[in-house]
Order: sequence, then C-alpha cells, then structure tokens
Amino acid sequence: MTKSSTTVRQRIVAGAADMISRRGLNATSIRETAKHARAPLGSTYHYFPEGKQQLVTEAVRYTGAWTAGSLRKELQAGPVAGLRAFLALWRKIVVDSDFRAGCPVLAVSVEEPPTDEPPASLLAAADVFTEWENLLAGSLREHGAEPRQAAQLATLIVAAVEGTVAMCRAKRSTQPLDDTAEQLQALVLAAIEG
Amino acid sequence: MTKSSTTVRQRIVAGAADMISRRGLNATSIRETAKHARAPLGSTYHYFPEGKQQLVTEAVRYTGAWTAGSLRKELQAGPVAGLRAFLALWRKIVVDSDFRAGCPVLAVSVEEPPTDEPPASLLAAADVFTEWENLLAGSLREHGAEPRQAAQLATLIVAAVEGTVAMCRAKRSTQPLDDTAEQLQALVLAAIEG
DNA sequence: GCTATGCTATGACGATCGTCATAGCCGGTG
DNA sequence: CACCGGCTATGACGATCGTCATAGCATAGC
Repeated sequence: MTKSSTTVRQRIVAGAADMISRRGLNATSIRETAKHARAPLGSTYHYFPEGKQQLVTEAVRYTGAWTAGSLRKELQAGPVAGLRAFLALWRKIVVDSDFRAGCPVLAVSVEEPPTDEPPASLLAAADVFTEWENLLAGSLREHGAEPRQAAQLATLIVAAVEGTVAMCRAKRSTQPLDDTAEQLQALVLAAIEG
Repeated sequence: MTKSSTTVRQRIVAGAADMISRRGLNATSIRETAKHARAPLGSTYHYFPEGKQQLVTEAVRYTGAWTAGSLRKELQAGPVAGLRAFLALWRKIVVDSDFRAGCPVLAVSVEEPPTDEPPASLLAAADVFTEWENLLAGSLREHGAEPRQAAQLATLIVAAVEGTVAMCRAKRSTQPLDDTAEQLQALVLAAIEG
C-alpha cells in the first residue's frame, strides 16, 4: 500500500461523507463518489471490496471520528465552550454549503434498507451518536452536573443539534440554530451550577 | 370525481408518507407506493400529474397537517400536555414500527435534489416545521412564557424531537426519547412559571 | 531486465428508476 | 341504446444503479 493510495482512499471516504450529507444515502452513487474523488470507478471496489455498504459505514465513522476529535479538544475549555464549538461546527457546514449540506450520520439514520437486520452503517451511526453523547456527558459531570442530568442533557444536545441542522436546511435560515444554541447554552450553565 | 377515487388518492398519499418515513425519499419509488396502496401504476400519474415531486409534497403536507391537528387538540390541556402528546405520538410510531419508521418531513429535509432551487417538497417541509413551532410557541405564550423564550423553546422542542426520533431508530432503543422527554418537560414547566 | 503486485481502465450484466403513451373497461347521461 | 369521461391496464423509453470481470499499466524487488 503506497502513500498516494491511502490518500485516494481517504479522499473517496471524505467525499462520500460530503455527498451523503447533501443528497442523502440513496442518492449518492458509487460512480459519483469515485468521480468526485477523481478516482476510477474500478478503484472503488478495489479499496472497498464489500461495496457500497462498506464505503457508507466508513464515511459515517469518518465523520463521527472527526467531529468527536474536535469536540474532545474544545471540551477541554469546559462544557459551555465545547457546546459552542459543536454548534459552530455544524453552523459552518450549513452556511458554507449554502444550506445544502447537513449531517451524514443523520442521513444514514433515516434511510432503512429492506433487510430485516440493521446494516453495519446504521450500527456505526448509533455508535457515533453515543460517542458524542459520552463526550458531552463526561464533561458535564466533571464540572459538577449530576450524572443522570448530564446523560439526559447530553442526549438532548446531540438530538437537538441534529434536528436543528435539518430544520435550517429546510428553512434556508440559521435562525433555528441560533435559537437552540441560546436555549442549550442556558441549560448547560444551569446544569453545571446546580 | 367519485368518492372512491378520493379514497384511493388519500391511500396513495398516506402510504407514500409511511414509506418515506421508513426508507427515505429516494428509496421510495412510485411503483411501490402504488403497489402499497393497491392502485395501478398508471393511476399515480392520473392523480399526480406533476409526478413524484407532487406526491412527495402532498405526503409531507399530509403528515404535517395530521400531526398539527393532534398537537392543536392536545395543547388545549396546556403546553405540558401538548408536549407529552407530541412525544407520545412519535414514540408510538417508532415503537409500533419496531424502530423502522421515523418522520417523513425530516427524511425529505435531508435529501437535496441536484437542482439549484429548492423543490416544492422542501418548502412544504419548512412550512410544516414552522407550523408545529407556532402551535407550541402560542400555547407557551398563553400560559405565561415570554414571547422570545416561547419561540426559542418551541424551536428546540421540534428540533429535539426530530433528532431524537432518528437517534432512536439508529440505536434501536427508546432511551433517547425518554431522556429528551424528561428534559423538555422540565424546560416547559420552568418557562410557564418563570 | 523480468516478474510479481497494486492500481487503473473499460465495458458489460441485470435490475430498477421516473415518466409517458395508448388502449380498454365501466358507470352514468342523454 | 349509444356515448363519453374518469379510471385502469399494460408496456415501453432512456437513464442510472450496484456489482463484477478482465485486460492494461507501472512500479518495486530480485
């Protein structure tokens, strides 16, 4: 495995995550992800032998890990700073894309395959959500929040942000994000002071 | 227009909303919506001459109106009762479908078409979200909440519920919904008492 | 220089998609 | 009874999908 091949692989994964965040899972084709990464179609099945399912799963995990890393770093300055960074991160994605992009993890979560068992990509999405919640809940506990309150508030934050990003896209406005930002910030402040 | 034809039309719209809430927008084909409603494929383009776009838009509005009607009724018993009914409504959909169904309005909001201008279905989704927010905000104001606080909290509620439903699907658990329910209920109580 | 290995290039397969055209049925009107 | 308009039935169209097979290239080790 040469160094450039690793780059091509990462470009495909990152591009797939971006395309899924814009058009959704089913409207993102293997052909277009390859074209977007300037890679031949055949290479896709060289790097991802298990096909689209594998690529989607890696795209979800890639987004999850990248966001978790940013969140972990910003949480070092406290829960409020972490929340603000988390909100700013998604706000930038929505604004920079002119309300065309959202969260690929959410997109994967709302499109179910016809199979009975949940696919690997959906399990990855659940793991990503849980990881984000755990980071937030841990920081809240470290700053004095009750464990139960910390866990519930962390879930509310992740859910609200995901939902708000989708609402911003539909409304073509950042107003929902600004509204929930203010509400969530007050909540976090109350939780770590009570 | 006979009476039975209206019923067929409504069956197609309601079925499309259900399928979109499960598989997403792009994985819901006109053929399968027709089959699901036991209607011939040709009839679909008789009832919806503008094609899939029209059917999807009507499915979004159908879900929005149905939910708004339920919400309006339950809000007569106050904001807390309305919130609980709103949460119970989505909880029932998630549980009854064995974590396979979610909100079709959210599904439409996260799948963008390749066109420049937002399609009618996305505008309908934005209207639905706004309608739900207005209902909640109005009830909050009537019970003593500050107008600004009422509007922000209403946005948070809608966004959190939409996000939480998606998280419940991914995690195959109602835990997120129960967590946010408790948090939101406390918030509403504080808003109408402060 | 030769060969093995990793990646590219190309094209095909069956399936399904949205859309549309056209012909037939069927009940109510005159 | 004839007729006509709403609805059904059927089949086709071009396009695109995921997937795969195979042949070509290029580079690194011997």
